[in-house]
Amino acid sequence: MAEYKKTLNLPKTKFPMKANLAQREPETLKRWEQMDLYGKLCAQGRGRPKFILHDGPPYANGEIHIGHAVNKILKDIIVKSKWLSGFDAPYVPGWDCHGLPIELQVEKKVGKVGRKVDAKGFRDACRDYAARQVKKQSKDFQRLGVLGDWKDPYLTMDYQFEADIIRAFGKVVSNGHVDQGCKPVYWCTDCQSALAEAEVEYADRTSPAIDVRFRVLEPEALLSRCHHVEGKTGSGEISVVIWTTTPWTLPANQAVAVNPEFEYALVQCRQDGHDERLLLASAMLKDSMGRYGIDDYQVVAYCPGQALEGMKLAHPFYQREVPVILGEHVTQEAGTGAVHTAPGHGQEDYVVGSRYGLPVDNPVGADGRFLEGTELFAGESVFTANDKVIETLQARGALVHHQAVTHSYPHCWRHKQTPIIFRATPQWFISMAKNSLRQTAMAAVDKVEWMPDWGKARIQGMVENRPDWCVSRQRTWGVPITLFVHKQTGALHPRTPELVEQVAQAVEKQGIDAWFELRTEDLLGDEAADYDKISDTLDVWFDSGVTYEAVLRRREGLTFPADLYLEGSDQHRGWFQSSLLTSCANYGHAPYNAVLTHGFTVDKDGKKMSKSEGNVVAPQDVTKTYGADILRLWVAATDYRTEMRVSDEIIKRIADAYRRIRNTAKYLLSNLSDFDPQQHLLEPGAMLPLDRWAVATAYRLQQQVLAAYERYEFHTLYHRIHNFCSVEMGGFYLDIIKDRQYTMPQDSAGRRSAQTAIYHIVSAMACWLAPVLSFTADEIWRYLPGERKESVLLAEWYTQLFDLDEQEEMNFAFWQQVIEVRDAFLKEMEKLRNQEQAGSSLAVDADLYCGQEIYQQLQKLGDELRFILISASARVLRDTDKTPGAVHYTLSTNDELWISLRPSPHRKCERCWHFREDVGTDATHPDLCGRCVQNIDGAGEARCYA
RNA sequence: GACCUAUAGCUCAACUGGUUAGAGCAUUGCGCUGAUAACGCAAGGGUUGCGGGUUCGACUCCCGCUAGGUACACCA
Repeated sequence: MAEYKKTLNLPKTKFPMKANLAQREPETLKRWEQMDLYGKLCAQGRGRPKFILHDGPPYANGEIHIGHAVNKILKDIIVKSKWLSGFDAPYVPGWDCHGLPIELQVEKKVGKVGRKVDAKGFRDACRDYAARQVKKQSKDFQRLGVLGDWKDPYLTMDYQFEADIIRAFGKVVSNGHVDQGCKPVYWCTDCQSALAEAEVEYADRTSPAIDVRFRVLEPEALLSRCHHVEGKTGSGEISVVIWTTTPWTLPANQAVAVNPEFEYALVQCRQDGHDERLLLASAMLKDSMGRYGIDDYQVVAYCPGQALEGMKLAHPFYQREVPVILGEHVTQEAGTGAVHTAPGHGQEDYVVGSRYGLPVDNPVGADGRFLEGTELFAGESVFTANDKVIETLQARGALVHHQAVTHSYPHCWRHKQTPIIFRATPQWFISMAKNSLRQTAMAAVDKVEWMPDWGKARIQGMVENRPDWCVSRQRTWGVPITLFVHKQTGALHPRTPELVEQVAQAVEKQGIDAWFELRTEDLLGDEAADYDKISDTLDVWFDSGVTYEAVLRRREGLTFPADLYLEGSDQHRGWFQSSLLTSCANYGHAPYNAVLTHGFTVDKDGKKMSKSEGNVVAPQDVTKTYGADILRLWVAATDYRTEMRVSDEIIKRIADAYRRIRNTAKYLLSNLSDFDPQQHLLEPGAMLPLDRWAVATAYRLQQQVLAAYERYEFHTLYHRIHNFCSVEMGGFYLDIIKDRQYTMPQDSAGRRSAQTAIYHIVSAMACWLAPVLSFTADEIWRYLPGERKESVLLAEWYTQLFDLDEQEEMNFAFWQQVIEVRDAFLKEMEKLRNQEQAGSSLAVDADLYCGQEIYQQLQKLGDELRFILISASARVLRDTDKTPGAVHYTLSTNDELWISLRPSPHRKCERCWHFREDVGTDATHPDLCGRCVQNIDGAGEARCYA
């Protein structure tokens, strides 16, 4: 009996069930590299419509983490799907190479500039360090299967790139957007440099909160402006009380601000036997007195804030008069309603101070210590100075109250622990107001497509409110601000655009050292004596903010603006904005047509990943244990618009899903071992209706898959494909066609029909999977019979699928009903199994008693319904003849059906395993059914439908 | 204070508010042994984060709370 097995056409393939991705993927990568896959794609893309996804540069420092992987894989999925959609979609990856983090790393090795190394040597070391980081990260990105121009990525430290940054900045200057000013900027005392908004992080910090007296110098003048309570004036000194959490800024105090709209109260206090009068906002009175622990007080007069303007006060510890000024920024949320104002140490103070022409005094040095000559505090660090200021106030009788307060305070994002101070220094700014940059940017934002749409509101809010962009840094490893300013007037050199271009050309040849080594007279000749050469570097956010300039506008085959920028949602304040501002300044529009953002990666409980929590999932680990395709599938399966959860379990589930998809592909391929599309492919019209249904189902799925790629909704596409493998294929179609595949003559129409369907389906499927499971899809592709391109990534979506017409007798609705009938049959089967009356359904006879409509439908299949049920027999009968034991089912179409099953009384055919009455009727094959006899010795059976 | 998120153990559905909230995976039981470190069938599993409200009707709209995430802020 075993001999009949040889007469079957069993599945056969070398396509391995076990993926072994960790080993196989690197081999595939090697092959792609050898065949120059990316080069071939570009060559073949010539003349096609463009799709340009511009890569945001990761910082060239450290190992890539899961967030990097998510970002690059999402980009890769999009780019590949665009190639498959017939676009020319070149992808140029890049790195951000200048800046402080690299300096810090290099300092650890070679020390600070000026000690063991000079600036030039230090920059060389930085360049070297960055190059090594890029190399390492590049390798890791490529290992993930990300396809792009890895041979020629963009680096912001390339000479050409550095020159383009200089040119771009020169253009921003020429367009009149740049200001030099002495404004308070975020300052890190560890970096000893100004910071950008993007370099500031907020964290809780405990600070001393103090209330301080500012003595009123002309009490009579004040009293004359007040409304007195019952003619009282009280007695004792009069002081305005301010509240502050930064005592160290008091040396720079230039004024006290009050809100013109508030009412202020003059309060008579008696403490320790002496009288005094305090002036503070009426609304803050109760809280403040409570804080001071003063119960014995009485309001003697009221005064509108407006009337206090110009009053003279004594600085609490310096011999200095400071005025009362008015400011809308004074609130009643905390404090006393009177605000100590130090224009050198705060943005608001600076703004209101400049209205009154107050000096912008900054007694604090770059290292955070008070400058030589600062009375009382010279040499003291501002943070330790707090105590000293408080002591001084105490000694002078100016301290009303002192307590500790915990509040959110800005810190340096590199140094984490280092609190930032506001410090007025001469800096360069891209002004938001000049030449209406803010309005231009707002208008540009409006024209861009933001996905998800709340991204628009977010960036609008930021652009609307952001201060001028401080672009100068006092660092070594950065692109220089290549300007000359007049020593007396501070004006830019009149030939600035020309000079910038000359410098850019030099930098193009020698890198940024060209500027640092340049002597002023080299460029300015006789004028040199009148000009200062700026030694500041540019904020690295400016570097990355002009990547479109050095990449999109510089390289052939790319377009500006880009079709898409895609980064994490944190880049609304970072790259999206820096790119927007420079582009608006120089071109008047955004550098991108659409912006897509993804969320952050969190652990299984939605918590942030951190080393201390031990919940970090490293992409390298996943790749090593499961393979890059598993990581890629996880990215695709997860809705990236919000937080993306990863954990071992989640990855394991994804690996399970992967195996299902892979095994489906394997099974499809295994049924094509003897199929040559050139010879055996059938026309749609020649195929069996069930096979046409299968192709049409794939056709409809493909429409959904393509739509999902189009909308960047990869998780829906993943679910659909996986469902297709499990439900339509595994649970229905593939199970049914086994009989035909195995038992019919090899070259019979029935068998070739199913193979045609399988061929179409697996060909299409390889394409669906290619952007996500690039390695696996490529592998499937190589096992497909017939002529084809070298890699699935060079292909376009499969075009040979077709739909099923509504007019067909066996249309989708028909097959839907058949599936429901089959589901009902399977439920009855299960009962039989539970009663131990049956195992295989091939040993069961089925009687289906049908209502009128469904009877006619099922009749269409004739005897072939049994192949769909995979039963020994299937009789379609009238419900009027139903037996008492038949079980009732109602279909979704409201058709009614009664099913009765019983074990077949007949023998099992040794070949096809069906239990048939005609087993043994042929003397030469006593163990076979009539059908099998025909299939072996005769012309073969005829199949019409399934 | 602002914005986003919260649906079975996991990943996702549920159109503009409309029957009993759906899939797949996982789990459990069963079958098959011609996809076998596979395949098929079936079953259990949800107070849609919590509490209010609007409505004939709420996963869906409104308010509050909780948890988590993110970006920001002139808290002096």
